[in-house]
Amino acid sequence: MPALHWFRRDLRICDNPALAAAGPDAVGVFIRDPRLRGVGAARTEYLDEALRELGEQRPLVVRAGDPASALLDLAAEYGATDVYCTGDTTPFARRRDGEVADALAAAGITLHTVDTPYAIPPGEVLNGSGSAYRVFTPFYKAWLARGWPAPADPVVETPAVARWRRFRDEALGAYKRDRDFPALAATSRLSAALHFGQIHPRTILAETPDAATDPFARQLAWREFCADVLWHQPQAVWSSLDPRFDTDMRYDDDDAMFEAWRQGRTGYPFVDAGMRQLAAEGWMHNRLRMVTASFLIKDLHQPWQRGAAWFMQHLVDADVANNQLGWQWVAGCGTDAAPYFRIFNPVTQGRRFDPDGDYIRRYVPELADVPDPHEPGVLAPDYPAPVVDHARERDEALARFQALPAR
DNA sequence: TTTTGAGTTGTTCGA
DNA sequence: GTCGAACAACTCAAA
Repeated sequence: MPALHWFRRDLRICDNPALAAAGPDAVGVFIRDPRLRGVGAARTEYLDEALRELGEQRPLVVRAGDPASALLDLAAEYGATDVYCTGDTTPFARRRDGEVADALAAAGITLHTVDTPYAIPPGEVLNGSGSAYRVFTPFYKAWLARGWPAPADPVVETPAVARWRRFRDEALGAYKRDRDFPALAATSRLSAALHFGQIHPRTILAETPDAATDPFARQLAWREFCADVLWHQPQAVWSSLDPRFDTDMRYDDDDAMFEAWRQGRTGYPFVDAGMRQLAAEGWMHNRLRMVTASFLIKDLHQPWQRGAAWFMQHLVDADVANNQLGWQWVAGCGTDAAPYFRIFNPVTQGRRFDPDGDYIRRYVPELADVPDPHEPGVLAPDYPAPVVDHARERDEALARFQALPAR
């Protein structure tokens, strides 16, 4: 009798310990879950393509509906008594998998969870007192010291693996220097492939020379840190880790301002370019994720949750751990004691990281012929004037921060 | 228990 | 233009 392998965020056939444990005759299944709301078309389309690719490599049964009922049906069809899957550690997935395991167990079927989408499973890197790290750098050191397993078997060059290897060969050397310049193709663009497990981080780490000091590997450690924080504090999906930000901070909820931000019509060209890249491509350069998030929070004084929800709906790589923790970091309510005065200046950021304005012109065509597209003002007839004055709103953000009660 | 050093990605001001 | 200091006070992690 074959076992089932329930694919979720491990859409690959090599270096997949759960799939291997399911055995050579395992029936691979993917179940579209209609409860998964909040992610948008870009991610769904990416998933469709990933499933198509996977289906070319091995037979794949795709169903839709409640995972527990679908798995019970499939187990009956194939006479399976064991279901294997790679663990997923988000709060939603943990709850779902618990319910599925119970439902299967009631029918005499065992759900086996093997491996995770991380080099080190969330929850396993602990400090000297046996508790979770809340600051990145000590986590990173401990994560490096603990080390990670090598890939379980050789990795076939799927499109995701080929993308990684091309990035490694052609761009990894310049990554540290170029990664913050959004007009350049200097980043790996592997975020969605990592999210869906088309490539596992241990593959990347195994194929990275000097991973312990490599700046790209360090970014992978950030991904692991976010997952670890969320593992220990699942409420961080929608609650500020510093509760004062949900109970005492004064926010604005001006819908027109939020709309200007969403549409990329704030009158701050660097911000608008980022938001329009998101709308056009379902992806935004990380530098712009920080700049646009800072603008919504610190210039428009809106709660981070509102922006995080928008990002989740539009990012092809929408990942609840990376996204929510990243927003909390910008908001200053996250785990690290970020200085409250860290407020991105959208003009300075643009001048520093897009000095020639190429990125701005690519996504804000109204400014294609403007000599200096950085300075907000009346730049073009069909481009909006700045919706706020940054210097003034910076002071306002500082005042609201200082009005918070002491912790 | 107490102490000490450090804390992703920043900005502004003044020398 | 460049550079260093200042920007709260706090929390974390380890000694």
